[in-house]
Amino acid sequence: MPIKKPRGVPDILPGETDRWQHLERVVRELAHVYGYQEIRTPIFEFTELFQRGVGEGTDIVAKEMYTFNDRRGRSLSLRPEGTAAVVRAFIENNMYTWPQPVKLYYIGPMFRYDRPQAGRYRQFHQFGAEVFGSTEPGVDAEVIELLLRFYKILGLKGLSLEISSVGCPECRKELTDSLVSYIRPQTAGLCKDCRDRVDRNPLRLLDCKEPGCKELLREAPTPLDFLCLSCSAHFAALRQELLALKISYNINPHMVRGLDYYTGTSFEVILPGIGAQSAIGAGGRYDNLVKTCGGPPTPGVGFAVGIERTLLALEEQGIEFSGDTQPGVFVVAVGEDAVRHALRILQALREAGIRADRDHANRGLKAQLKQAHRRGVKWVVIVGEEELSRGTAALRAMDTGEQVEVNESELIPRLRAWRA
RNA sequence: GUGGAUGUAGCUCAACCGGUUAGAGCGCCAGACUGUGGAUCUGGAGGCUGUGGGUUCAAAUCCCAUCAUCCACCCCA
Repeated sequence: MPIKKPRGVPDILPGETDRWQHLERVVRELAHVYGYQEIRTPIFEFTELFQRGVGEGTDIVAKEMYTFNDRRGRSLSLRPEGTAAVVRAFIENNMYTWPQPVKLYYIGPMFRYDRPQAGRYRQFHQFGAEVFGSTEPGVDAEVIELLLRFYKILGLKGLSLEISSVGCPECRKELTDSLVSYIRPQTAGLCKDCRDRVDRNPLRLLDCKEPGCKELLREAPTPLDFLCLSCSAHFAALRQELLALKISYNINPHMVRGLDYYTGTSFEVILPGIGAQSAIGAGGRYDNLVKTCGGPPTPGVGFAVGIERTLLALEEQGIEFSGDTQPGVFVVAVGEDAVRHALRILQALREAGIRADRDHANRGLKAQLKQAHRRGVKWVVIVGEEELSRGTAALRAMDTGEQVEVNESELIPRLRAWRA
């Protein structure tokens, strides 16, 4: 029995990887344009980091982590998200002594033990950006602008930006009480999940999809109703900044974040049409996280983009990338001497940076040409006994079938000229 | 973790009510065409019907379990 891959961890095959590489190029180029530097953190950390950072009570930590002990019995976990690790690295490498703010981005795999479905996998990839050391609403706006610019460059259409503020811990205390006492008399009308939520996680009531619950909660108190003076001023300033940047948005008071570390600004980019999962990017402010993780009090704001979801959306919208990683030239040779000689030609082409390959199966001329055709190459260099004796090679254009005999010394210049 | 659908050749799918040797198209390899790809024709390889049990004279077909995939819930990117 051949060994199969574990559940929910797709192979990304040649052809698809072209799309990935394109997206990764966009990410890097864009991040650098906005002044962000790449950070690479390990894909596993001490479990405690996520327990403290993401929050012990969150579903992600409580039931979705890949956790294991190492040989000395220390508990490690595959990272379920990116921010906690970046925060850890920020503290551990004394980045609070760097010129502030520190602007970082990352791209890489994350792991969550979830049931897979459309747009959700056990190993998935995120691109994220984080800014440390500034509470300026302008920074929140910049991060949002970067996020939206990313989708725009890729050519995605029909997305909407939803923003809100979940407030600081002080704002939230009153909110929870108020929400619970608002809904308590009406619990009978809620769906069974929501009846659970009332005690377990009341904020979740706000974003239930059930029409009945939505109706009951329409007038319910939201985080926005309980913002303290400074949170409220910050949110107002953010809206001003977005206005100045001509970024349109919806205020969604019912937006709830699943990670404990969020404070104040929170936002989501929504795109229908990729299955039940419609959030393709989300983020917010986390002004207490650095301190929670043992660093000096340092504000932060950032986002994460789901790469698979973004690729899914691109596919859904019929947006293709031209992946050009295939050889453009195929070297064909018949006869023992010619084959030996052709190997040197192939080597020279490759040294010149021309993507070139050859038949590796000892096929006849005809079959080699067939291979070349199937591989989709543009040019075939043919060397047989005749060409060998004349010091030439036949150069054949596969699209038109035109073929010319050229001196070997001309081969590389001509291929270069044609390629351009 | 919960619920639903589905697993037959590399891919897309057939195979009646359980009944002989599980078929087709595409793809792959080769030949027709011993120095020329795509078109056409011909041939070939390729299957323990996801896996393990059970029922039956007989299982791709019915039952159970398990694994995987897809979809949805929970949750999230």
